[in-house]
Amino acid sequence: MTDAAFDIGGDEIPVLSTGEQAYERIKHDIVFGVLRPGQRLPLDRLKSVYGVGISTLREILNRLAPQGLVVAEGQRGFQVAPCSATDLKELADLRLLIESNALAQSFEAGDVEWEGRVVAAHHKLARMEQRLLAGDETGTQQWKRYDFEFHQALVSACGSKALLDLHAGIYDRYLRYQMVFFIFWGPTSTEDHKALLDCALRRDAAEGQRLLREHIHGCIDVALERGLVD
Amino acid sequence: MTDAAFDIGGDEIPVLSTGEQAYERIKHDIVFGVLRPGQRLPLDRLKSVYGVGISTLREILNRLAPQGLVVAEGQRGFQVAPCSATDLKELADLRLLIESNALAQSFEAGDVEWEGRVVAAHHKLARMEQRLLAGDETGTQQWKRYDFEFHQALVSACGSKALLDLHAGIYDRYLRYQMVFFIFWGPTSTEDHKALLDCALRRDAAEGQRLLREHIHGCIDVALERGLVD
DNA sequence: AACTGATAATTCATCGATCATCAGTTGATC
DNA sequence: GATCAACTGATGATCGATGAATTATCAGTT
Repeated sequence: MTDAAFDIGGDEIPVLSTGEQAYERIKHDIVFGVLRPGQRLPLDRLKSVYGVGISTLREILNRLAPQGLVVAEGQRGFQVAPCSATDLKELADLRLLIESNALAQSFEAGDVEWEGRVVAAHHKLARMEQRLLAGDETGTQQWKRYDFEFHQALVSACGSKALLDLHAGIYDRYLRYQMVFFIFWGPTSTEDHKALLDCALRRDAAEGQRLLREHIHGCIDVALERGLVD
Repeated sequence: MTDAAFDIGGDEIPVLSTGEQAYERIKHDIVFGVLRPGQRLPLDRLKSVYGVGISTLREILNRLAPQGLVVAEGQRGFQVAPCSATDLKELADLRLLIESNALAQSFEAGDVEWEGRVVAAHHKLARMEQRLLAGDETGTQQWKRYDFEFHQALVSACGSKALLDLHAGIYDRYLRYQMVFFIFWGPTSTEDHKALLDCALRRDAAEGQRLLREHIHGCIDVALERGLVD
């Protein structure tokens, strides 16, 4: 069942195993709200939906559990991690703490190569935001991907793999709230990103951290104004 | 095979499933160096050692992988996460960032109940350190457990479950370095803990953070002076 | 002697089967 | 009519079997 490896120009395209593919799909479906928060995850159901065996499924869910996207309650199976306003606030604070710290270190240590990554990521993000503001709603997921890539590029020169991994994990959980509750508040975000880019090139860490705080707080304020379950 | 639930005095003792027990044992063996860093983990071997089936084992290893205690490389099975000086430094910085932040919040929000937890945890830790300084080497693992409980008590009033979970996970990885490389530098640690306790009761967050930085830096400096592989 | 190709042995990834556990339902008794 | 108990259907936890991938071995050739 495993895909064959294509060998193009001597460079191997990484083969995704059956389990790996299903892992990505399930994670995606949780983050983007296809599998709703709190929803139970009966193994038989998932088995037919994602086309993998029971054991492989359990492996996947066990991998997602420590990441906080799935909860495993004792002997009663798995369910999608529930959402709550307090959890969102905690995640926002956590993201701010991690990303803010990484930002400062990255601004300190970033080289020209890093600047290139940041500029490129911002360009792609800005283009996508143009399209969205123009009414093209088709690429919301892609937009969020670019948003992540931009923020990741900003911190990518922090020098600590552990810190980056942590950031990516928290961002995923945070992203889920944005997707599940359709948090998108338009032009403000675009301006924030542009300002962050300028800060990065000026290596102005203090202002960058301030912007990030605004960026994140603005986002969850919008979210909390609308009714979130708690 | 599952243990029966004992019902003593109307309070249920939580039942550990087969997999849960094995999970704790394997995690313990990794953190405390029984399974050495970089060591491969052949499933058949582990199967006989820990007395669980292949699938259950894979579930366990898949749970440990996102926590950074095990690495899963493609189609080549699992191995204990390797150790390196850079990884230790990253972990130390990370622990400092997380714990320092949680400390300040905890000092801010802690009530009398919290003070009680801190005092109790420190008492147990101090007692154990007395025994260790007196030459009783039998309780090193217990000492580390109390060390964790003390630090956890300090931050336990921070108000963010997500932050506490993160702290616990990072502490585990950090603890592994202490255990694998026998990092114990005696009386300094004891004094640090006493000073931290005083800070907590005085709610002096700034001094507490300073002490914590010293505490952690002192610890890894000792570690790096001795030869760690990199 | 060293390199290459084929073959054997080891280890892994995935699967469905089996047993234990839980929740909902029915029926009997007070 | 209410309450508790046994029954039953469904779901989860654990296991070993099976085919696939990787690594090691070895013979044949240059």
